[in-house]
Amino acid sequence: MEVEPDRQESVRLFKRRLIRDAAKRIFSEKGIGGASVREIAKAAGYTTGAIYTYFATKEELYADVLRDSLDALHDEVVAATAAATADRAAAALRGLWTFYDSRRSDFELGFYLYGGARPVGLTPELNRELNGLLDRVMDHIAGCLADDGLAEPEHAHHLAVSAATWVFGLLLMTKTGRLRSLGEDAEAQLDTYLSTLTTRNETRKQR
Amino acid sequence: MEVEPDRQESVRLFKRRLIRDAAKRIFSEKGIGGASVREIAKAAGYTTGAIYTYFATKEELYADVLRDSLDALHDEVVAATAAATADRAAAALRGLWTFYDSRRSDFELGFYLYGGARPVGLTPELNRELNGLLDRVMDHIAGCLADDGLAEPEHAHHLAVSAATWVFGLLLMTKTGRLRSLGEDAEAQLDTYLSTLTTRNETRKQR
Amino acid sequence: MEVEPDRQESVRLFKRRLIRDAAKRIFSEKGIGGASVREIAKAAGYTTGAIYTYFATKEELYADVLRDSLDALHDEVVAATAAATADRAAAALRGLWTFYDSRRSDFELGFYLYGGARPVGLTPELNRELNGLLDRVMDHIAGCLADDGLAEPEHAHHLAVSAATWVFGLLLMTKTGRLRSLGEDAEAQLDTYLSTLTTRNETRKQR
Amino acid sequence: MEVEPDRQESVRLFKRRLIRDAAKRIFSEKGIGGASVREIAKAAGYTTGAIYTYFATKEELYADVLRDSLDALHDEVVAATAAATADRAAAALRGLWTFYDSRRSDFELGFYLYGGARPVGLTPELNRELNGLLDRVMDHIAGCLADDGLAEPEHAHHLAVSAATWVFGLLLMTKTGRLRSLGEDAEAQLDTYLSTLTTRNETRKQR
DNA sequence: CATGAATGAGCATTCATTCAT
DNA sequence: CATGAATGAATGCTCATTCAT
Repeated sequence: MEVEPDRQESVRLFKRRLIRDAAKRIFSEKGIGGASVREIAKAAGYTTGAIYTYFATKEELYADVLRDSLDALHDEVVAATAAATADRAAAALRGLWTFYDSRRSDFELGFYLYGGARPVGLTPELNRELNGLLDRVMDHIAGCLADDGLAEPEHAHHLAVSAATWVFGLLLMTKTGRLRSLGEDAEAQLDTYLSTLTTRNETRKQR
Repeated sequence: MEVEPDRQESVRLFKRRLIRDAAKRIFSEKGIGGASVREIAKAAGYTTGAIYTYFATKEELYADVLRDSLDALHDEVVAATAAATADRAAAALRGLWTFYDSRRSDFELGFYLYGGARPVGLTPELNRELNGLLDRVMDHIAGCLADDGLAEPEHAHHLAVSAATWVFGLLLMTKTGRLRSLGEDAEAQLDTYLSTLTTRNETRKQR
Repeated sequence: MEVEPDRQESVRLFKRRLIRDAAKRIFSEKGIGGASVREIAKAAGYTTGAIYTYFATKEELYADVLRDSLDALHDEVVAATAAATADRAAAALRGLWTFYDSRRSDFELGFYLYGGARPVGLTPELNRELNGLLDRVMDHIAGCLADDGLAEPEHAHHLAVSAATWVFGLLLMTKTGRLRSLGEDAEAQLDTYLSTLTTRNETRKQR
Repeated sequence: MEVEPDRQESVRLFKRRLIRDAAKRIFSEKGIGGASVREIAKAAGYTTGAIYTYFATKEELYADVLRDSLDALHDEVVAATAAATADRAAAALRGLWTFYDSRRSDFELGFYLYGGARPVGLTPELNRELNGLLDRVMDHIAGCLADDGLAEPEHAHHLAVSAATWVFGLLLMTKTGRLRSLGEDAEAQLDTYLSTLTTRNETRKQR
C-alpha cells in the first residue's frame, strides 16, 4: 500500500518551503551575493547535496524565493487597499512601501534577479512569470488611481508605474542609508509625495 | 638625497588614477561583482601585488572609483544646469538621469557601496566624505528648484531629494529591465514627471 | 502462500536484464565514465535505489554488462565463421573487428574493467568467468586457424592471440582517433593484415 | 636591479617540471581518471590553487605530461635504433614496446587523451602538435623498415602503422591483464611477431 | 616600488550509496 | 520490492590577499 500521493507531495512542498525560508534568512543576513548554497543548506538543517533534491540550481532557489516574495507583495498591496475606503491609491503605494521596508532582503532580491541584466540564468518562461507578477501589482495600483479619480483610465498605468518608481527609489535610498545621510526622513517624504498625488486630483477636478 | 615629497606624492596620485581608471573600465565590462583584482591590475599595466601598494583593499579601490564618480556626477549636473536658461531644475534632474544612464557601472557602484549596511569596509570618514559629495549634488538641485520658483527655500531640499529619489527609482527600474517589461519607456516617464514639476509651479503661482 | 521460487528467480533475472540493457544504452550515449546510476535507473524505468536491489554496486553492473558483451562477441564471431566456407580465420577476425567497431561502448568497457589492475571490484570468481569467456573466443579463432591450415594445432592458440592482439590494437587506434590522424584507414589495414596471414599460409604449403 | 629573466624563466620551467612529474606519479598510482588536481598538488608539495599558476587547466597539465611522454618515446625509439646494426625495424618496435612496458601510466595517458573522442578540451593546435609527435615516431619506424628491405618506400608507412598497431595491441592486452589470463607471454609473442617480419623479408627476397 | 608565486578558504555542483517508509 | 530523500565526500576552479625577492 502506497503512501497517499497527495500527502507525499505536500511533504515535499513543505520541505521546499523550509529551504526557501532558510534561504531568505541567509539572504537577509549576508546579502544575496554573499549567500552560498552550503550556508543555506546548513540553515535549513540539511547537507549541501540535499538542496539539489528540491532545487536543481542555485538560481532556481533564487527564483522560488522571489516568486514567493512577489506573491506576498501582491497580497499585501491588495489587502492594504481593501482596508481603505478613500484614497485607495495612497493606501496601495503605502502598502508597497511597508512591504519592502519591513523585509530585509526582499527588495534586494527583487531587483537583483528579476529581469536584470546581470544575473541571468532564469529561463525565459520563469522570467515572464515573474514579470507578470509585478505587472499584476502595477495593474492593481492603476485601478486604484482610476477609482480615486486621480487618472483617466488610459493614463492610469503610466502614472502607476511612475508612482511605484518613486516608492522604489525611496526604498533604494533608505536601504542604502542615503536618505538618512541627506537628513531626510522616509515617512515624511512619503507623506509629501502622497499628498501631492491627492492635490493634483483636486486641481484636475476644479478645472 | 630625497626626491621632493610633493613630486613623490603627485606621482603616487597619478598611479592611483591609472589603477582607478582601469578598475572603472573593468567594472563596466564585467560588472562590479565580476571584476577581479587580477584583471584590474592587468588592465592598469600592473601585476596583482602592485595594486596593494596603492589600495589596501579591494573595497578601498571601490571607494576611490565611487568618489571619482560622484565628483563627475556633480560636475555634470552643474554643467547641465549652466547650459539652461529656464527650467534649471528640470535640466539638473535630466543631467542626473543622463549621467547614470550612460555609464554602465556607476549606478550599480554607487548604490552597492555607498553607506549601505552590506558592503562595509568604508571607514567612517570616507563614508562621511562620500555622503557629503552626494549632498552637494542635492543642494545644487535644491538651489535650482528655488531659482525656478518651484519651491520655497525652506522646502527646496526636501523636494530635491524627492525628485532625485524618483530619478534613482527610474534608473533602478531601467537597469534591471523592469520598466521595459512593464511596457513603459524611460524617456516618456521622465518627460511626464518633469512636466508635472513645472505644472505644479504654475498652480502655485496662480494662487 | 509463496510464489514458485523458479518463477521468482526468472522474474528477477528479467529485471536485471532490463537494467543491464538500459545501462548499455546509457554507456553508448555518454561513455562509461559519464554514466551515472541515476541516469541508468531512469532509463530502465526505475528509481535510483531500486538498482541496488539487483546490483550491489555500480561495478557489479559494469561486470554484468561486460559479461553480456563477451557472450555476444562469442556468438558473433562464431556466426561470422559459420557463414564462411574458406578463410574461416579471416572471417573470425573480421567478426571480432566488426563487433567492436559497431558498438560504441563495448570495447571501452571490455578493456577498462576486464581484469585490469585499475578498476577492481570484480570478485576473483567473476574475473575468472570473464577471462574464460574471452578464452573461448580465442580458442574458436585458434580452431579456425588450424582448420585453414594457417597454423599447426600446437601453435594455433599462440597465433590466435597474436592476431586478436593486432585487431585490438587497430580498434584502439581507431577509437582514439590516432589512425585517422596518421593518415591510415582501418579497412585497408585490415585487408593487408588478413591477406598477409593467407600469404604466409601459401608460403608454408610450398615448403 | 632585476633578477635575470633567464634564471627566472628557468626556475618557472623547473617548477612546472616538478608538478608534471608529480602528476605522472599520481597518474600511475590512481589512473588518469582517478587523479585529482588536489592530489597532484599535494604530491608536488603545493596547495591546490598554486597549480593554476603553472597550468591554466587540468587538461593543460595532462597535455604537458603527454607531450613530455611522446618526446621521450621518440628519443627512446631513435636510441634503440641507433644501437642496432641490423634489424633496425625490429629494434625500433622493441623500443616502442619497452618504453611503454616500463612506464606505468604513459600508455594509458597517451591513449586517453591523445585525439580521442572522449576527453576533448585540447585545443586544435595542441592536438595537432601531439599528433605530429606520434607521426614522427611512425616515420622513423617506416624508415627503418625501408632500410631493412622489409618494405618498399611507398608501403613503409602503411606497414609501420600496422606493426605499431600490433605493439599497441600487445600493450593493451598486457596492461589490462588479459594476455596473462590467456596463458600467453608478452616477450614470446613479441619474438614471434618480430621474427615473422624478418621471415617475410626473406620470402620477398627469394622471389 | 614592483613582481608574481603561493596560500587557503570558498564556490556550485555531482554522485555512489544508504535507508526509512 | 520500490521509492526518493539524504548523505558526505569529492571535483575543478577562483580569488583576495600576502610576502620573499
